[in-house]
Amino acid sequence: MPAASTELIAVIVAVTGGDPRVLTIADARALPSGSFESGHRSLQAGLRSWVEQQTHQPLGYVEQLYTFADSDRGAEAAGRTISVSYLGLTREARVTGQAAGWQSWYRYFPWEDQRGGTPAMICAQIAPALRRWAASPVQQQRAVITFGLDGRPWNEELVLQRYELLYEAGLVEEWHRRHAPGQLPQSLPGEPMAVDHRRILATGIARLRTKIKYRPVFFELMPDSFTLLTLQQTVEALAGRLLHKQNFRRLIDSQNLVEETGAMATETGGRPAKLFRFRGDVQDERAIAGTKLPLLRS
Amino acid sequence: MPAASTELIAVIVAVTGGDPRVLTIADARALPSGSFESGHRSLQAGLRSWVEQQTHQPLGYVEQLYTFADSDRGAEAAGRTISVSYLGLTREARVTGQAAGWQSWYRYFPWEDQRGGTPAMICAQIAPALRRWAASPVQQQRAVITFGLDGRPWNEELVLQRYELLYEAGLVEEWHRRHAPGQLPQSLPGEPMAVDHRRILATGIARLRTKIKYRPVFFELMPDSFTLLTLQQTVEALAGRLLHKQNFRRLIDSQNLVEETGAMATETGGRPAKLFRFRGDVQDERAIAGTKLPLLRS
DNA sequence: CGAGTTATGCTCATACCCAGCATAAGTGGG
DNA sequence: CCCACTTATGCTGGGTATGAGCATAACTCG
Repeated sequence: MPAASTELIAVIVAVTGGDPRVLTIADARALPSGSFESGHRSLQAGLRSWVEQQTHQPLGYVEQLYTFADSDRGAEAAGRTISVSYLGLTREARVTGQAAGWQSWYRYFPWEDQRGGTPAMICAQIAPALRRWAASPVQQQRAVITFGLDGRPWNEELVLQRYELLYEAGLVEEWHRRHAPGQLPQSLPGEPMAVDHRRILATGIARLRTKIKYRPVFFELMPDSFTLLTLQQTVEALAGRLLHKQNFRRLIDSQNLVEETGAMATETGGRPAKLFRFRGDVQDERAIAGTKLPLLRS
Repeated sequence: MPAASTELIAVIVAVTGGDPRVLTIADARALPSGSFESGHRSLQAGLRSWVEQQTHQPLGYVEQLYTFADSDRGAEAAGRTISVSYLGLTREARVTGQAAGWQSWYRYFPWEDQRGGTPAMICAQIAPALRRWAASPVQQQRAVITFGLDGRPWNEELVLQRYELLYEAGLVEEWHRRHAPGQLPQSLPGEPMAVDHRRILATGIARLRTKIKYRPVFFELMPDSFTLLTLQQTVEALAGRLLHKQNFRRLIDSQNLVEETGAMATETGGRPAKLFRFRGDVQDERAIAGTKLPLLRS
């Protein structure tokens, strides 16, 4: 029975000032992580303990993301490493220790921020490089669909697919580290991270962008009271695209998720906005939602 | 750096004759499983190898389900076990070895089959027991919502929540094994499984019931050609509830997933039905779907 | 006071989903 | 051959959700 060490890796997300942030260590080069030890009551408890030890950031909601053990991860000499990754949501606090800090996640994935329209780098840099790389029509098609080229719609959920495509095409530094060490092209898109942390971050972003559509996860990201515009901007930061204001409001209040606090926000720059808070009692009822099959009554 | 052994556990699903089946070993008491070994190229490869070795059932689509390491799992003396579970879909083949076989999953979760209306056992057995157990209004509420009592709608996705509620209420044998060994009430609902395999199965069913609503997973479960009724019955088997026939058909062909083979099925008992096959070329296009945010054009 | 900014209410067309009606095309029994 | 029964398939009519915009209200700043 060969034993393997188990590693815990955290993608901790906050939204501050309209920017989606991820908690990092090692001068923005790595995600908080540590090994699963016998003192840990559970995987999740071990993860919380490592994050708090490395960054002193308190955690709220945490869910499991994915477990990796592929042999393309670091040294495989003395037993392999299993990596269990988690996604967590919080509000940003001051962090300390181990060169810890909060980074905009678009630093690692600049092409994912489509709030100001399609980033220039996609047309100028990524699309041409992908077309040069794509040998078969199938690969062409894959590039066109995942990046929404040729006028196709942008699908913000395909974060991981886009990263993997860039990886296979040799357009991220992580690929060169493994397959062509030494020679590194200048100006590859997005900052790299240690080992496969950037891939794990992509997995986390994708999960969050999917989840936000059917479950009100922004709960954990918002302060106690907020305006609807702030809430909208938080969602926009995560989704990487802009939303229709009036329809967003209708959506929110049709869900009955929030209630007015009675107070108003005055520093809006325009008409003062009502302040809202989340209704505490909605947790369970949420569970009832969700269906897309043509069900039958009886 | 404490090492732990890693275990792979498989929830392999097929649908045969309108029955959702799960692949088991040990005379229907356990799921196929084995330890992750250095010879395995990846977690998934290890899993496939164990399943084929233990049951000789060929596998198709496989995806990761969840990773467990909670200390409520078996012996925690000499190093802990990490369990990585997978969900797989196939067509049922003849299996052999290790007391392997296919079981209807409703054998383990009889309350989950609502195709013939709410099973009598819910009103007769489960609901009263839960009401007796529920101490606080919160617990009452939880029981009422997860089991759709008091006329509330049944949500077929809450498979895991229902199992966990029954567990906490001491209404499944697995709870008694851990917390009150020796004395076992008669007639607890559903057959038990080894260790926490029934919980893992619940996780798999829940995942499948969720997934079937936004991705055409039944691909792997169907023979090469089939009638629309057979397809509908397959979905009904998984969802545990009946669907509106005409609307189901409209849904299917609006998705452009299938095409007519030209042939007809004659043994329907009524008017002969057209036979269909899945269109092979639809894979990528699927990716574009899925959104529920009020997006903006520009 | 006017320009600029944000908040908020409402409308309208469209797409999609629920539920059922109606008809077609087989089977088996008298 | 006719009838009762079963399954297949087409279509309609009402509801609800969604996309896109118009219009107005209530502030700040110069």
